[in-house]
Amino acid sequence: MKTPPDADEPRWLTEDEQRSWQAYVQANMLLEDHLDRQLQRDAGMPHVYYGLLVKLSWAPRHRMRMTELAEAAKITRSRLSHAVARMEKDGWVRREDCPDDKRGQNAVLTDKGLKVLQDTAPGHVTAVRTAIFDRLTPEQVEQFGAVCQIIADGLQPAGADLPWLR
Amino acid sequence: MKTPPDADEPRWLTEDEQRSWQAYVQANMLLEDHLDRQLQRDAGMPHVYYGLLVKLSWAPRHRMRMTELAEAAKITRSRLSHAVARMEKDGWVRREDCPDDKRGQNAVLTDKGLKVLQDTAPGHVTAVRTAIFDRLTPEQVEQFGAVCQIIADGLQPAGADLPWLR
DNA sequence: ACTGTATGCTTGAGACTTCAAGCATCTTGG
DNA sequence: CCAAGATGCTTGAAGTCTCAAGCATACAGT
Repeated sequence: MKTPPDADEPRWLTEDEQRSWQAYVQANMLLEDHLDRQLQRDAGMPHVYYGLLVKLSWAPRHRMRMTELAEAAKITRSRLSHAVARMEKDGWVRREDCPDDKRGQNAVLTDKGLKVLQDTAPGHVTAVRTAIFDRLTPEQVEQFGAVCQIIADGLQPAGADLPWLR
Repeated sequence: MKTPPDADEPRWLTEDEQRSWQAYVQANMLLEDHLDRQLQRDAGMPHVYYGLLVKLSWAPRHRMRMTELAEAAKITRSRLSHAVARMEKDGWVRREDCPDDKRGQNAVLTDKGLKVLQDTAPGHVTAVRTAIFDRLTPEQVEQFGAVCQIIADGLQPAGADLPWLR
């Protein structure tokens, strides 16, 4: 007799899935480590902090609400609070009361922060490029991006920030 | 006149590369967070620790040299030392002197550790599956794995553990 | 055998993250 | 207007990770 489907038993990963999963976990560890080390050495900040400065530099008037920034960077508010506190000490970012909402805070990129970012960016993109994009064909870049987008979309409820659509 | 190639200026990312990179960073943040939370809630351990237990469970006699385990998991020896110390407190892992090399230590998976792993595995694979593999076609699984493997290979010098081949 | 160096692993301090709790302000429904 | 709940953000403590330094053992050359 065949083993009947068991509701308690999950569907394990196939061999292909296992292989892909292990490859991802490894790539991830090595990559995070590599980039963190590079940025820590050259700029004295972890990779996440660099990402925050980038988001701010993209924002109009170089400022964003804390919650907005946290959501954009996919980190918790708490983590952001600590991060901003740290970067405020370095003078890279400044906090500013929000005029509309007395509870709110804006994180503002300072001139010094912008300069750090500009000085750091070339080394960082080079690291990213040599670690990843110089090794991939354009098709692979596209495939990789598509898969990552699917994963990301799956993990943030559609319209999590648009509750009126749900 | 056209801007001449500038040696100091790095090759920035193309738009496609940017998009893929951002997608990756986001997917990564969300995924790490998701899995860490799931494992922390259901088993009281972060994702990395789970990976260590898995590697040990795969090893002959459920034991590995510390350095070997660290390399397999792509983490530093230091990080592993701390991790094992923590899991030793929980009774999931035991340290054992290495007979051949008096400097060496073996990390050994205990019965309790194995049980924790067995109890935790179903929930974990389900989380991985629903977050990733249930959303991808077989081709995408293969493509994703291939790209990750390329990245991983690029970051660990070929034959880093086989110095006589270099 | 002996010195110098490499290897295996650990340690402590400081940096970062998480988690739960907290304060202040805003908003909604009487 | 007011109470009750929602939202925005911060805080402190505990857990984890990094980095540099350290100890002990192994190995290589003389």
